[in-house]
Amino acid sequence: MIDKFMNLDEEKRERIINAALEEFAKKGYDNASTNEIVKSANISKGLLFHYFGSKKGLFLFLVDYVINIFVDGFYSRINFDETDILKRWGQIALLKIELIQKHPDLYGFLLTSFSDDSKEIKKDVENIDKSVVVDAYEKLLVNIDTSVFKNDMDAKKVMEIIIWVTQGFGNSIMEKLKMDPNFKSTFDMSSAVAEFDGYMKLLRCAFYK
Amino acid sequence: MIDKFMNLDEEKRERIINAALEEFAKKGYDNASTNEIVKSANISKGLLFHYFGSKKGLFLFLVDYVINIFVDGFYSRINFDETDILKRWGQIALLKIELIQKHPDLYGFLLTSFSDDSKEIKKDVENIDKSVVVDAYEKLLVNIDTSVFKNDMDAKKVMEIIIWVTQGFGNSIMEKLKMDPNFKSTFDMSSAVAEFDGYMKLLRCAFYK
DNA sequence: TGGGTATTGACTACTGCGGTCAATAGCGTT
DNA sequence: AACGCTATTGACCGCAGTAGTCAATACCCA
Repeated sequence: MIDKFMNLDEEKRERIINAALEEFAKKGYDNASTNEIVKSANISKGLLFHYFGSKKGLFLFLVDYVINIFVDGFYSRINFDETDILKRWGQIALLKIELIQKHPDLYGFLLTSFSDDSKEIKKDVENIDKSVVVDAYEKLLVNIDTSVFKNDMDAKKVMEIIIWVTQGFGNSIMEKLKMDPNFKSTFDMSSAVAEFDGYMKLLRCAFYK
Repeated sequence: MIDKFMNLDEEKRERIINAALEEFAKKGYDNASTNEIVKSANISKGLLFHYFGSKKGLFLFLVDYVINIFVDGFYSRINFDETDILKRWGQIALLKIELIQKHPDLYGFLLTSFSDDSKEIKKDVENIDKSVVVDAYEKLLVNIDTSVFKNDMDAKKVMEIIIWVTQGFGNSIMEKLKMDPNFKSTFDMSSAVAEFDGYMKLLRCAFYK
């Protein structure tokens, strides 16, 4: 019945998707209420079950839907052949910020889904996580040129440090976006990029030959 | 009635505390069930309400109880006068790992409590967070000697980098502890300290004069 | 045995859940 | 206007589980 759902006019379809995403993200699978979803999407109870069959059907549809958006926007735009670790993780950190900034609700939904441990959906979500997220993450760690680091430095440790710093920067931006509602409207990606470049330069000067 | 609870023999007291901590940590305030707590603590429903009056009373007792344990174990053992940032954040990172390793359930409970947004308890928890956690965190950022960094480096950025790396290291240990149950039993704090020292040396060599 | 405290668990009154399905609204075709 | 068909409704079902109460009982010491 999901193909029928996809033929709905866009406005209604998105109303339903957004209502469901919000409810699941806020309360987790078990505690999310289909009654709340239909109320805030302004549709009848019957219609939701007509399209998705069950609560679980709806949830798994959403996971798939959201992952596709992120895969299209994220992994497809990363250059996996870049061997300079600063450049590669620079790309990753900035792209991540950009995407979360663009789809904060989708990201929130994915985050809670992957740490949800309702027995009803745990297995399914774990499989998806493994086949999509973990695999791609591993790809990001291979084929890095470590000969550029200063000779007396442990390359593996330097790589870890660089990854932790890029993650730390990303988290600090995310934190500000989450904490301060004003920051969101005044947030300027290009100035974030400039600030990020400062850190990258510092790391290059500290660890590269 | 809580003073009476404190006079219980230790075994029973801890059985109740642990059952409640686990339930709240797993399901959040709203979704946690007093029925489940009494069942897994092996006491009667009446007894729980006899001691704590209400679900909220029990929850706030737990927050207070856990925070005290962490304050005693953490902030009291940090040397706030240490001006060398690597040493200060080195202390912090390792102490944090040690404490979480020692009381994983308490830490899990605090984490979920601070991000719980049930309206019933949100205000109370926010106040506690502000008066205990935020204040102390700010203390950790003042009185750092920045003259030790290489002259051409932006001291503020270097400090951020160092903090992100110590956090990244801490998180990586935590992740391993969480993911792999075997790792927990074979985990050796002193080898973690040695590994951590490696990172510290690398940072010192990269950023210090 | 009496008296006092610690502990029990059946009980209440209630809320909200996922899911169903007969009824109806809405629309294109004849 | 009348038919047929699909899209949509929402009252309803049976159930599970909730926080909290309180008369009854178990337990222990004098």
